Amino acid sequence: MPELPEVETAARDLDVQIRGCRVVAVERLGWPRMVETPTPEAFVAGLTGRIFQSVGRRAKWIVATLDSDLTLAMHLRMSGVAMVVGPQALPDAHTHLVLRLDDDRQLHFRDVRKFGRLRLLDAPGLAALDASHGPEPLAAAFTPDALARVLSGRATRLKPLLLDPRAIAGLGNIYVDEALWHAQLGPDRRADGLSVAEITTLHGAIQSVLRRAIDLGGSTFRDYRNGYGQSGGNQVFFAAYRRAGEPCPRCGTAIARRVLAGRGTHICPACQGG
DNA sequence: CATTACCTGCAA
DNA sequence: TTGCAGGTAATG
Repeated sequence: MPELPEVETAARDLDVQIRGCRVVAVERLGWPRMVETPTPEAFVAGLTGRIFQSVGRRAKWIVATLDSDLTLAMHLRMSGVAMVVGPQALPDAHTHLVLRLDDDRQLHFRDVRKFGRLRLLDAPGLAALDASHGPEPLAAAFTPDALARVLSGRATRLKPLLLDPRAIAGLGNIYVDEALWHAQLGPDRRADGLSVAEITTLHGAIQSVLRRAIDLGGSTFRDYRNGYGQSGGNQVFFAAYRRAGEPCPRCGTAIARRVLAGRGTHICPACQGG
């Protein structure tokens, strides 16, 4: 699914629905390899009986704070969906985690591709998760100067760096392509080769693209669903992403697609050359 | 740096 | 049947 706007939307939806609820049972852990830490057995035992205090987001992780100083961290990777469903809802074959809540509703984690990941963390584990990621692009501290620090001294190309969660949190293939289109920057520019003006423009493009997507509940072209199981609405605003062959909204030239950093990459060859 | 691995399903 | 998909860590 999901990049920052989708994970943010899902986390907000879950917060509204499960804050204060107790996990009375882990009714299914159908793909134990999803659990990165601790062992699957300890994960189930540790989660049972816990109460959700709040749900938030760090990078592309849904971070659910529990009592007893524990945190349930869920990463949706490519196709994961975390949602709350009613008491009678039946998990399908792709639903790998089912938590029964004390009001009889259920938290389902469904993931067709099984790339999703789960962690049950103590305080040091949560700190390590935080420390392993770059700055949050919508945080107050993320100024153009902060972006300059991300880019400085990096000989790598722009797109691979922006996709690297250790460099900057929350961006993925959609929003990197969109931000670069808005900023009129080519994805293979050297990261440390941008002018101050270009950095400022890129900073604004990253923030505006993410903010609009959050306002519209994320982007859905296939799998993504929010915490209620509903699609997002931002995909109609894609300028470049998955629009190969369509006219660039800025200059009318056909959007081109090529592979960069192992990912489909969409650019306007005319007005995004820089 | 690019490529591969992890998985499944869908469209070309 | 092939290629591709919203991620990330681990390889050459």
